[in-house]
Amino acid sequence: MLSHKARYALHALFVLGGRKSTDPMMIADIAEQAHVPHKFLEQILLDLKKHGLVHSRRGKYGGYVIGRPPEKISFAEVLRIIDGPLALSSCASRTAYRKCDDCLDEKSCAIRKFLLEVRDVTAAILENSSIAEAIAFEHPSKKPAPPQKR
Amino acid sequence: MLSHKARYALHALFVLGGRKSTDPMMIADIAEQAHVPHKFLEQILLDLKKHGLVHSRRGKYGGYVIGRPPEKISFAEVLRIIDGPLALSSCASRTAYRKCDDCLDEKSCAIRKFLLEVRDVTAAILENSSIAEAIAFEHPSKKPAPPQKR
DNA sequence: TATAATCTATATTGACTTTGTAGACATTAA
DNA sequence: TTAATGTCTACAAAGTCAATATAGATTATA
Repeated sequence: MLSHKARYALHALFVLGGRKSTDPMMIADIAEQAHVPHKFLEQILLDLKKHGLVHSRRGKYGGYVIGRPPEKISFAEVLRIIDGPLALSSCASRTAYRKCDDCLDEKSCAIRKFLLEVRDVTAAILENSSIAEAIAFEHPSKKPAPPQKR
Repeated sequence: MLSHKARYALHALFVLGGRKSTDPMMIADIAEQAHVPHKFLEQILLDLKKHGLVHSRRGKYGGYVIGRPPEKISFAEVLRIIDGPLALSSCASRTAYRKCDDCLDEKSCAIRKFLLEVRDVTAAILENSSIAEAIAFEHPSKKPAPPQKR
């Protein structure tokens, strides 16, 4: 299941990625526009910041800005940061592989075999789904913002 | 994430589906061969029985048998019974659709759009992955058991 | 430099889910 | 009738999720 936290992260990125201005945006405003509880969003933005998806400025007139062009941020990246590996089992993860505790013989494990297939097609889709594409889908009217307007 | 419970269910089905005999097999024996805690397996088998994946006989010399030829039992079916819908969000489920609580406009939700794609490719794989195929993969030597031997 | 605005960090909470365990009960074969 | 088995309900320990609380660090500006 996709966690609420991951949904919130995506919505926040939709908001930040859809802005024209390059001034920082306050957490409170992001929270309102993205419909995310303010204090919960603080944690989420810190996570995203740690991984470079957003940048922040502290102090008065501080806030958050998107860390990269929204075309360059994939759903997969966001989900990995917030919810962890995409695979349905750590033994089927390619970015965060870990052997199952009680696994007898990984090579012959049929469950792992099928979960690897699932993880690969899932990753293929989510790696190719960008924040920019999502914004365009949700607001067909909005033109994609030029990289450095103003 | 795939739950332990679902893993256990699959392993139990591998054991039951790989047997030659049509005599019932005791929970205790299934538990031992599938490496599943006995009392936990009881619950799991009851779930599977409710959905016809296994049959049981009570009383002395009772136990469980597979409910259908293992070729006719898919991973998807098992996972739906034990872990619920395959989709990463109920709004992206085709077998158990339910609107998100806080969804403003489902039609324009980009998250749902991508999750639907993921759910479709996931389901395609898991619907086509059978218990029989899994058994064959784990025990390449074993011939598939004839439908009604003895 | 004082101050208010803002992000940063950690701890806590309550609800829920997961992973089991315990024990009484019902059914069956011999 | 009895021993062996599945069935059912309740319970519990541990973990996770979603959110809140509180205190602290940093910064722009007057």
